[in-house]
Amino acid sequence: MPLRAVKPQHETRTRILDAAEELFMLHGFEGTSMRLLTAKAGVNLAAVNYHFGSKDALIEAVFRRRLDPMNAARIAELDKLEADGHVPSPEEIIRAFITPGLRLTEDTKAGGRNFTRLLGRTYTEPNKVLRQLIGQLYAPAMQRYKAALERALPQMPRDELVWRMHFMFGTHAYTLAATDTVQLIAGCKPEDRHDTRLLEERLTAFLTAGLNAPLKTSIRKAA
Amino acid sequence: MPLRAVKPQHETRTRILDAAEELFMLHGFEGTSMRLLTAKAGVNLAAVNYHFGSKDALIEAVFRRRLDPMNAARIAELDKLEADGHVPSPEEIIRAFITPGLRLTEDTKAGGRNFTRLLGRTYTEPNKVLRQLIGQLYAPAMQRYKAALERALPQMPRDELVWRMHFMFGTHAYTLAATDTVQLIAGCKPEDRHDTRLLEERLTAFLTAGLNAPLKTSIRKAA
DNA sequence: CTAGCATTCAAACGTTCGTTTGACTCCCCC
DNA sequence: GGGGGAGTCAAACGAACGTTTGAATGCTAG
Repeated sequence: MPLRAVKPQHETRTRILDAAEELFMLHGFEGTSMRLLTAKAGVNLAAVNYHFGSKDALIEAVFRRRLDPMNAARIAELDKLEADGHVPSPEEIIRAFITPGLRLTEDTKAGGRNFTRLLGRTYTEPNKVLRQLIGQLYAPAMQRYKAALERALPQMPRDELVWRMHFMFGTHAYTLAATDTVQLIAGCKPEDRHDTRLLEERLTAFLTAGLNAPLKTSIRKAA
Repeated sequence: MPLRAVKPQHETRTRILDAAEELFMLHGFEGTSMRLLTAKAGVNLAAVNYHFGSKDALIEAVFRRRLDPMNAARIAELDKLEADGHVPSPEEIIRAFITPGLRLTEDTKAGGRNFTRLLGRTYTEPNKVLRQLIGQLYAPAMQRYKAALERALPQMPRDELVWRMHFMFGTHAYTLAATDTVQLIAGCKPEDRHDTRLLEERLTAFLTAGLNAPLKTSIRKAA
């Protein structure tokens, strides 16, 4: 029987994943030791290798747990927007993309906040296998959104669109990862740091304007 | 006499800093061992502790070497723009800010490219002492640019400006760090990846449009 | 009740980590 | 031309790393 009926099914796994999420975010992968991790999770040192096989496999599990549903939500949002042959606007598309990520930011209790910061930090990590995994988990959603934007902005050159998506992706990633940097700019801590709704409005306005930036004729192959 | 006349003054230091730049970028701080680092630099294992005192002090030296001149260049650019009481436009200010960073990107030979990627990765690193150092090194330039933008956009609310600067900073950082992510979006590698001039135009257009995004009345304290 | 399986546990494995040591080399200056 | 400081070197330090082991535990099915 593959199913365990009543008991705390895989509670140890969950506690390991939660602790890993937070500690990887705080100290990186190499900077997080199995001893610290298992201590934080309140499980035995050997539990990670028993349940996941190795530290590397644990890292992959951490990302799959959150990224699979998140990108599925993104695709579902786009499906909804494109129902009945409707062609969604750039702003609608942008909002559909950033919402699932921002939603995780609100989830301070179940550790979603930890994951978004971990994710933002991972985008800039050149570790080969990790990049490959991230790319693989993102590819389907990314293709769908690229196609949607191409349909919404038929007059924009393809390579320009690719770069603007890159910028948007970066802004979004950075926003998830490092909300604290506002302090550096502001010189003090802003009061509305965790007002997700307001942040979504600000970010959508910024990204929509950037995506729709005028196409200067100077943007050509000629340097 | 404090000066050493002719010989390869502090060549060992330089080789350590160059190797550290590349390896920290590739594997992070905790992921880079002193043995690998000194081997790559072609120096003795004890050299780092002799010349810098510790691994942590080496990290700080790596950032100071590049960041001090870079932010000095940013301030100098702004000085030039504001000469004779001229009030620079948002686009001029943005260009002045991003140019020094992008210029380093071109410098593949002397390792500047390595540093920009390292820098982008560090922005999202929550390591306490490192964030403090970065903040301290950036603070003067950041205040100047904030003041310049406030003068250029007097009608924009302060907190909205802070967030838009945050977004701009993030886009810039991400662009420096992870130019390879375009491949994920494009599905193939774009040909003009290292055309810095073109990248500057694209980035400036995107950021200027984002900064000047219309101020919706819905952006208020009310959630 | 008991055989069998999944899980937990303390202890130890060999390896690698950042740092320190003390002898050695080189070159400048008196 | 010999004393001295700066720099390099091989070797070793204790600590911490990821992983493995084999016995102990608790639960379920027969």
